[in-house]
Amino acid sequence: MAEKKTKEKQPEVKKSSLPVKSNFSEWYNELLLMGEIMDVRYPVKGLYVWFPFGFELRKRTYAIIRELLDKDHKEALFPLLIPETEFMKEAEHIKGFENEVYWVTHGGQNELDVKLALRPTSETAIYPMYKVWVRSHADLPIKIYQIVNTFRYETKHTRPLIRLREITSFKEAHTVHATWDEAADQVKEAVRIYQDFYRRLAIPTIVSKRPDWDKFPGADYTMAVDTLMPDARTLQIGTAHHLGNNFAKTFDIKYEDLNGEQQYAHQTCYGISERSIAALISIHGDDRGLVFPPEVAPVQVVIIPVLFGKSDEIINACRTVADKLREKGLRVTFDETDERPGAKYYRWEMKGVPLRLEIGPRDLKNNVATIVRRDNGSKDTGLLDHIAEEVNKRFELIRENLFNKAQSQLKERMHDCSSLDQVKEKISAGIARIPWCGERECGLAMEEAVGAGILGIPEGEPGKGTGNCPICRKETKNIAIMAKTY
RNA sequence: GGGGCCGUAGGGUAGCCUGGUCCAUCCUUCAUGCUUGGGGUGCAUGAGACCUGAGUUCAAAUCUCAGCGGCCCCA
Repeated sequence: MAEKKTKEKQPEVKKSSLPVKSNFSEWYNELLLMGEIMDVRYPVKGLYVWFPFGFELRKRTYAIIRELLDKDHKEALFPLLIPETEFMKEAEHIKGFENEVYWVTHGGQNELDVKLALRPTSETAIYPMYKVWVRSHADLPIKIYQIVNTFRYETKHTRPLIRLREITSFKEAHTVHATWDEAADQVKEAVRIYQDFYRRLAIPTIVSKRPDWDKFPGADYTMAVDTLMPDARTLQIGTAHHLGNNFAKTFDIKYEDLNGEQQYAHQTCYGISERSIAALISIHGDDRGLVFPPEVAPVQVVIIPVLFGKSDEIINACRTVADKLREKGLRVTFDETDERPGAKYYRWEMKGVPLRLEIGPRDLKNNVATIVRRDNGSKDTGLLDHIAEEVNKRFELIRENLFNKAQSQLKERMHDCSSLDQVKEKISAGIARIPWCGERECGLAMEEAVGAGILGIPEGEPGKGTGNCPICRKETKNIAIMAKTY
């Protein structure tokens, strides 16, 4: 007895340990591997491998983007390689990217006459074609998107899904319109689509207009969608740019208007990348591993049999339930492996499966399954006769709970500040709100003083208030948000 | 842009300071068999590693340099 007690005092040894989420950086890296999202061991800096499980998550997530865009966009595909002659046309654009472009300089042993850039983004691949395609006002608007890989020679710290040398999943849309105002409406529409998208992923966002010095190279202005990561840094997870007629002028994209006059077109572009998945994983995940909203979960329901001795009855009941759920279009795994139930619980919790059904002798006697929610751990039972309804009902609750939890966490970590010292203090805990007159000089001085970026003046409530600009002391109704950024 | 730390089986580690004891420790994982089964079952047997290159040395996981890769902090 005494012996046993000393044994129990030993600290519980975790089998395979995921670092706690409060240690975000390690947690994130380890989770990508243990959750089989990405293999970070590829031997080139900044390049990573999608595991099949992660790739399925990507597929389900991007299916939502496609669904939202396909309502009035067309999907197309442009080449990866861009000739230097096209790439170099737009001066500001080049300046923004020249230090991070990969160049193809050789074909076999021969040096190329015209070097080819691996697209860092596709404006200069697409717009030479738009010049050819756009002739008349009747051709407009054009709304095209593609989902492709892009390359950027990042020299700073690369991170899987967040800062990559090969962005594998860049969804970029490029639209052409007759007027500046129409293009501005399209930017609004793009932001609306992105908010719908992130709402479906249960990710709360903040939309703001980027300060002038932080806009897309070559754009009139940039709208950005940000979210807040667990380590109190913000992640830019979507942007929409109003390109005015800047690119139209350099690429000579013109249309003939109703009066027979040649006019430069107005353009927008907007993008989302696998950062959306970084946000999904980081915001919902917990100390036990991944947590997914049912809509994108690669496995939505796992069924675990609890066996004692002869077990045919239970196995058959599990199979019946699995079939029933699959008939309703649900993604179900029946875990028949020869492990103990407990081991299976841990495994599938790591993989983020929204619902676990346990079926054992006790359940079968009552004609129920024990149902456990991944998002909050709650455990109850549901009648086997109505199992699909029981599952769907809980999916709805999970969806809501994930969003509400994330939303309130975001709110809690937005701090109202009235001085730069206060901003400095609060910024390690989240996002700081501070009055800003909107002047470039003041903004840059604020960034300098705090050592963090101004994201912009957010749309809606967070951007409203009154106070004095901390630099020029002018009274203003604009509230800017500042944060450490990825 | 600046600084620091690190690289040993699939994952996590001991050994490195003070070179030889190392055909490299322990946990996990994986394979096979039995056992077990409502929160990581137990036993047996087996598999698997010193980042790459150069240098110092009789001798390098261990010391030096370079490359590649990873992590952290500051601007």
